[in-house]
Amino acid sequence: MDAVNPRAGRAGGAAPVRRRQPSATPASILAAAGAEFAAKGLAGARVDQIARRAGVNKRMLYHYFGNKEALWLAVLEEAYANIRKEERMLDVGRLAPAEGMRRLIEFSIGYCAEHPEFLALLNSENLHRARYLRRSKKMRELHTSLLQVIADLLARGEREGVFRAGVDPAELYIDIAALGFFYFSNIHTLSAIFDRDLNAERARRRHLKQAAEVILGYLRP
Amino acid sequence: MDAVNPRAGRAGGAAPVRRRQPSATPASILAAAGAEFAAKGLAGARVDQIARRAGVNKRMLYHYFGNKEALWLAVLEEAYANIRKEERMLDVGRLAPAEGMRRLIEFSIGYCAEHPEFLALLNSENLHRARYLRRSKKMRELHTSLLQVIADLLARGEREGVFRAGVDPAELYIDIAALGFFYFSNIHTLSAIFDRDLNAERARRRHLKQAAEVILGYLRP
Amino acid sequence: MDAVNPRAGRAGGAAPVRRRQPSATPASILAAAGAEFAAKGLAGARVDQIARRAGVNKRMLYHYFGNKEALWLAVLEEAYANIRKEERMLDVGRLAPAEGMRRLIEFSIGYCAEHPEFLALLNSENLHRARYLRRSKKMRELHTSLLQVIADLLARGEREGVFRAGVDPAELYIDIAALGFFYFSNIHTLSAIFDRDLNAERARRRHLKQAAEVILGYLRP
Amino acid sequence: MDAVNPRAGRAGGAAPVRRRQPSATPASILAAAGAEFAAKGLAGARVDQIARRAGVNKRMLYHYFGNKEALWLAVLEEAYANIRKEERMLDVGRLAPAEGMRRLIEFSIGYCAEHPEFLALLNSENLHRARYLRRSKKMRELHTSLLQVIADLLARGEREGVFRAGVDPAELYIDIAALGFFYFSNIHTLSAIFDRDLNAERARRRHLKQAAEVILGYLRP
DNA sequence: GATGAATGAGTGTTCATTCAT
DNA sequence: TATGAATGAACACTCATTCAT
Repeated sequence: MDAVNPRAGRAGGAAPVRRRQPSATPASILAAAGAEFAAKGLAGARVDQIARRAGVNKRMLYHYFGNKEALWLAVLEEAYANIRKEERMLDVGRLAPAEGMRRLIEFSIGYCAEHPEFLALLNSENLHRARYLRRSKKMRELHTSLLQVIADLLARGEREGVFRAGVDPAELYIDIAALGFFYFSNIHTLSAIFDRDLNAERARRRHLKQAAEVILGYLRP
Repeated sequence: MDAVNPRAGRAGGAAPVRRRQPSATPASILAAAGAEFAAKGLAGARVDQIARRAGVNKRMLYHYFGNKEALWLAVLEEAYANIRKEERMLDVGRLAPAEGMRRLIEFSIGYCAEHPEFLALLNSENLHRARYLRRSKKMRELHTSLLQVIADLLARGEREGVFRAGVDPAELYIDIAALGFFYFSNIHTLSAIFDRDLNAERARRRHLKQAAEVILGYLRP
Repeated sequence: MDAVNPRAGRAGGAAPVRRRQPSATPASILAAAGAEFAAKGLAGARVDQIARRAGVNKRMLYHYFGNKEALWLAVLEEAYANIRKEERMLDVGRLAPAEGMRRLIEFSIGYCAEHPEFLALLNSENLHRARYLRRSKKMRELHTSLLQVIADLLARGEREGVFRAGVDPAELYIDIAALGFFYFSNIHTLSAIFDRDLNAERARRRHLKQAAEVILGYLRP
Repeated sequence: MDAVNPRAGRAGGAAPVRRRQPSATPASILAAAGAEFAAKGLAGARVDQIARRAGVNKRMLYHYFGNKEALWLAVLEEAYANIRKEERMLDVGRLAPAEGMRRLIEFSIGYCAEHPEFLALLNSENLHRARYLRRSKKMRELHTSLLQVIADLLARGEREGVFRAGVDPAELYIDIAALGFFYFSNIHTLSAIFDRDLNAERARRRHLKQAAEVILGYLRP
């Protein structure tokens, strides 16, 4: 995490031997901050509470991350890095186009179901009009590969005659993400207004099935 | 908004010449609060700022709404009432099933495009796990008619052989909403990571077109 | 109550017939204020709450009494007037000295037991160093008769050889009042630190008995 | 005061030269709060004013004591601890019963005369029906020894034939306290209604003399 | 690297009081 | 006589941040 300045410079060097353990401090701060920010948003989260949850002195938080907003960005970057890492591990490039696409859809929806903190963080960042994310340099490069993978899938599918032509990778990704993201991000208000439990296993499974059908149906030539 | 009780009873009477005018105060508080809450969330919004923006004494806010959280709920209820009211005005019941559905999709996406405050409010409320919305009694009734309209469309379409059978109205509504909501709600982060301007007229039009195709394609028998 | 200005002037006159009922408003304000002030003190009492408890518009309170502090004084004056009135009704002048004295003691203690609001008001007024009471003109005259009664009792008792000589009436009154006032005024803290219920019937009776003995024993020649 | 936890643990250690001095902050807050609370009561006292008077940042008050009410209790506990400590120092156990009792009476009255803040605090706490005091654990134990001392005095006096039998220690203590407490606690209203200066040296001396006589006379067999 | 004390600007909320009718 | 709306100053309390060690 390059937000963690003091360690950044040392990263590559051979560490002196007499270092008191690698200090899990920054990592635990990041974890605590992730949970707090996801639960309360940037404005609602309390620096005190993050420090307490991380089990470190509040001062450390400033030492490692500078201030609350920088910590927010660090949390955000880590969250994006995590999902993209898991996504890469799907290795859909080795699968048949239709199967790869289905896998991508299922992963996307599954990730939303299992990582509500990620959704909450993104929503909060959008509330701020991506002010913090835009400062980040690692973001763009993190996502070009994602688009590349989808473009490859589409191209292969088109060549093999299983996918229609003329589909924009980013636009497709957005539609896929939308189906999972919205369902789980808005699950509380939706459950309230429709008076049904969308978190129930049955409801989730039905949604996953329909979403896949919606997208794959659209892709068929 | 019936949250503003004190004046409710008098509304209809033949008032003496403008005696104590109907007081635009609660309405202007609600408008100001809507803007502030949408921009900053519940925790980030400042009561002082809302009062200033509404051009009223801060005390009035408590006089009419009780406290910040009750004001939040009032804003939320009004936001929902607004979209449902416009939705009802579509009168899709009088249109052919496919046309009605298309109109519903276009409205849904258009509303998200034109009412980013609504999206922001819902996201914030979901951050709070719908804590406030769940207290509201008017919510459920507000949405049963919506489901009824969709169910009617689906039934008619099925009877006429233009829609597939077995589609759940709520689940379909969620998918429709998802496509518009996610695109515009996450437009800032998406634009950042994909490095393109999703707010551009061309991008928006393309999204609308694809979304309609995605849903209508799925509905075809 | 001369704090109630609008009616003061009219008091003696033949009231016009067409007066809409005598309006219990000031009296009910006074009663409500008495209860609130006794329970919370001057600073702790809320004008809103007094008005609500009295069942009148808050504005009326200002109409009749001017402001919170004037209302406080009115309550205080009424409270003093009440105890002195009951005291006069004892008519100890007609009793034998020892009996009259015993009756005075028992009344004093009994009144404290039955009127905790009175004790609370006096304590609060002392917190303010009698700032409000000192403004009152009716106070002095209200109490000279009390001292006169005690002086008479003492003089008669001394003449009859049942009381010692040289006792100051005011000082004696203070000692009598002290025994009842302190016990009931401090009953909560005393019960807490001594871990016993001083409000129990047995405890109260024992205190009354001992207090009478203490004073009457002292008065014996 | 153990309400001030954070520093408690370090107290005994051999501190490096004046490293972060023992911080007079909590003590000065307590002193300032004592004065403010005594003068205005719990509701009337202002946190801002306490902080200003203590010469510390208002935030420190919350750092050390939590909130206004907890500070109130801390003040109360300290006040009680002070009087009990001085009382213990009288060491009446070593004196002859009559002399010990006289000393106790004189101390009790003298303390009331010299510590009007103590009286004011107790009155305010009684206004709250001892709500805060009852939470305190140190209170009971603080007062059992007091009762023990009085019981010893009474027993010795009875054995030596100078005190009557059957006197309850707590009840006697209450009567003793009453005479001093009431006189000085109500000195402002009493001076007002009787139109004489009870604070004058002569009046005070007379009261002390009479009070001692009242109690000691009662105790005589 | 690590700590607890300290800060000033602000946070939502409440107050006694007055205005317009 | 009576009312509900309106006010501004203050209220207890909290915030992210920095200081001294």
